Amino acid sequence: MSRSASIDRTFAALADPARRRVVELLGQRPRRAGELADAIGLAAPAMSRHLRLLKQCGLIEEAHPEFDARVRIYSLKTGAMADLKSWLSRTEELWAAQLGAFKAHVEKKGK
Amino acid sequence: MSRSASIDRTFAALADPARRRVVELLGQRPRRAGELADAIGLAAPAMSRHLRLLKQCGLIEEAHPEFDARVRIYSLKTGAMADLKSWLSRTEELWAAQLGAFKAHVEKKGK
DNA sequence: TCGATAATTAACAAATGGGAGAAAGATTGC
DNA sequence: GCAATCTTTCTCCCATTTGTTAATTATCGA
Repeated sequence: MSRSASIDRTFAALADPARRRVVELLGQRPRRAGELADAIGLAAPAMSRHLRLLKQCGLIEEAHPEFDARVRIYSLKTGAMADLKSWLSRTEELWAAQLGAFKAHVEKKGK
Repeated sequence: MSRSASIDRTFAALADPARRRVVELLGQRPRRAGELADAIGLAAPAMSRHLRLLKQCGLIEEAHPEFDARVRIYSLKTGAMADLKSWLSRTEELWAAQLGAFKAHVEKKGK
């Protein structure tokens, strides 16, 4: 059972360009760790740490393919960005509502 | 005219809990710098830097009130999170589409 | 003009994060 | 068994970030 990662960690994960690129690449299709390292131009150890971080915050998941147990296949986790989108939308909507109220207030005062 | 800040900087800005809290507070109403510092429990200089960062990436804007030119009033910038939401949605939707394609592929093969 | 107030910038220490290479773990194929 | 392959963990280094205090700038009010 995957604990829903803190929104903190998820934002931090996506704050790094290399990790966002990984997410974009995994959006196209699942890929092996080495493939991602090559694509982004990072050494394997660096990529490994990025992948661990992305996994920890629930953005991606790891699978061992049956044909070769050495490789790890990473894929995007569906719905992993729901929390972020929800936070962004809530904040933005609240502000829009307040803006409306503020404008009404100003107009009332201005009369 | 405000240059659209890189999505990089915006994600990084929201990766910090204190800055996200600022954004939440500003979602309720515009506030003074000192008010934000008190609310979050940070010294003024620290808050000042957070606000500069948020301003640089286009999430908030600064205003000098006419009644006292010493204070700075910060408020949320409407539509500032559109880029982020768009990136999240695009990535997620692309992945959903690929998932569908993959499932179809597997079923075809499995026949 | 002078002291108080609001906020920012400067300077510095501590913590964090990201990269590389070396080494280790696990697995494959001969 | 053994070399080759795929990936991760360990260790070290450098750059950035974050918070604090002290100093600075600007403005208000008496």
